[in-house]
Amino acid sequence: MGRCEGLHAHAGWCCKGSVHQIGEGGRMMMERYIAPHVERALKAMGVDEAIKVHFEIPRQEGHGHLSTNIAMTLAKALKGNPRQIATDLLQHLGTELPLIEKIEIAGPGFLNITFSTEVYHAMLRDLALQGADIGRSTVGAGRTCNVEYVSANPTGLLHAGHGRNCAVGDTIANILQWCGYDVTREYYFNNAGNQMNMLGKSIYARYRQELGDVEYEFPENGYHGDYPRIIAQQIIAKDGDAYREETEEALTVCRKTGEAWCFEAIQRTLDVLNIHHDVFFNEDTLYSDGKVAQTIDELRSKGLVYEKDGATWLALTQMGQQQDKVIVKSTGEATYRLPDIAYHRDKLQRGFEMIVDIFGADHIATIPDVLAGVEALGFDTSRVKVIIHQMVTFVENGEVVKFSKRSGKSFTLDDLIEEVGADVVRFFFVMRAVGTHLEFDLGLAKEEGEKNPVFYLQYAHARICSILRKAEEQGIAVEPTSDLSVLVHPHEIELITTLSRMQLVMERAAASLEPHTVAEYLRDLAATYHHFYHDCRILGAEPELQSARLLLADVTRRAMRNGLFVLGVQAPERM
RNA sequence: GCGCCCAUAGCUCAACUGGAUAGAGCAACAGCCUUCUAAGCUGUAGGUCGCAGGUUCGAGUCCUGCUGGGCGCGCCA
Repeated sequence: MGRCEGLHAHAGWCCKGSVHQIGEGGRMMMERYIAPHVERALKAMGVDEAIKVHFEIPRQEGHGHLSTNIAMTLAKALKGNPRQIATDLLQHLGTELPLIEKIEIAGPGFLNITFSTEVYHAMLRDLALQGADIGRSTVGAGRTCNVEYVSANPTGLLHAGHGRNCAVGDTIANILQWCGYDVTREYYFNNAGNQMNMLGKSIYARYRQELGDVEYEFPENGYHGDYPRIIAQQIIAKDGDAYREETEEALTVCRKTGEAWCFEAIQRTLDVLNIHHDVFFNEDTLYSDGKVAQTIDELRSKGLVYEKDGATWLALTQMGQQQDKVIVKSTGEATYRLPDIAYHRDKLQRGFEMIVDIFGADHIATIPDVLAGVEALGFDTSRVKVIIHQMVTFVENGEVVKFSKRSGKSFTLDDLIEEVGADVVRFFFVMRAVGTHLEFDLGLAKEEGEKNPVFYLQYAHARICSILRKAEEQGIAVEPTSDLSVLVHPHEIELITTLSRMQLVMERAAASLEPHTVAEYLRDLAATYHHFYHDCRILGAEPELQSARLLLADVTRRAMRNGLFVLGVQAPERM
């Protein structure tokens, strides 16, 4: 994250007093402006040049636009009290700094920097000139990244709880792409192994039952719900009673047909959520391409594999794990661990600089094993970022809604989308930090009104669009060259400040892989716009003011649209 | 028993990764539409940041130990 690097790279840069030369929005711009001065002053005081100056935006109003704690961090080295150091620093800084209104010492020794309002006009100009790219970043340019998410087995429909994985994964992919990364969206398709066989058996049982064998036993751990029967009916429609005899072929047909059916159903659901993967990686190709065999051979050659009780074990205890685990059952089938290691080995071999895995908390135990496995194979696992989101609780009218799979009445993601809409689904699942348990309030989600946070954002966007339509009707155009010096109202300044933060918010979200920060930011942006809207009339104001405010509103519209785009939520022009 | 996650206003959650007086939204109360969308805005009230220590100029944030909740700990995935 280039905050300090960037600052140092420009340490020798000399300010000529015109902010237009900086050409970069927001905090970075203010920081780049002031940092060289602070460093020069520190140098004059004899402070080690390697020291990094940290700036931050004070959360308290009245503490200036930018503040630094440098005096406090230097207190120890200089053996002085922070306020005295701050005073010295201030003297070395001098009073001849253009664009700066004042610098104050506050609290234990903060330096609070207040810029003159023309800085804001320059920032808004920059943002306006960015056009459709407002909030975009290039920090990830030239870097490849693979984001794996959803990855639900094709043994049924996505259930409502899958929604969090879908929304978190896709939003993280969007954020990274927004910041310039070359992103591959991947779905690991678990179409080998036991679960698929069980699906085949479940469908076959329904097939036989549909053909009149009412006594035919449904497998004990079979998949309930309507769909195995529906798939069975499709097989009957196509091939009639051709599989009345229970053969390998019959089960294979059921399994294959079921897989295809589930795959289609899952894709339809994802499509509604505006989620489109680039790669569907089939687990069975790991076997057919010999990658599973290669993986186990490599592990074996490193002495990490042994046989016991007729099974093949991975010596995880030699890799710092708590216990060894079976990777090939005595039946000859692999456990999920082996193909998982082979899959990650494959992703690493494909050369991605960063690999992001999105998992639910229920898979937490598998991760250390897989990472230990690929690390033993000689890969750098620091390239793998594992995002573990906590579970979701659905709540309605203050009561937890319980869904039981056994009852067959499961709550599918399709059901959820139908009830509250795709936009709300996407937003609700990313609006909380991934590490916290998410309470999904169905009542609030269904509410198409003021309480619903999604509408709050969309409403701000629609409101701006409405003004722009009216302006257009009146022949008033948005002019990127409008004189912005007329913007002095606190809410105008506040809005510009918030807008200029957007790029940094996106970069931080990309660095921390925390999508909720984008949702938080947009709520803040919407609120700031509503404040501005309420107090600063646009149409009908003095011509210069009208023009400047119209531009400000238009920049806000684009920022909001971009932000909603990153969240995968629609930005309606009318509501 | 072991591992990981969580605990902040009545409820759901933030807190710029160690900073200043911990912030929003719901819910409660009181206001604002003859003017660009009231799906909005303004104000009031609401806190021992689970508990106890520790680290330092400074801790909701870091370390340790508790307590309470979640998810795991399979020759299922």
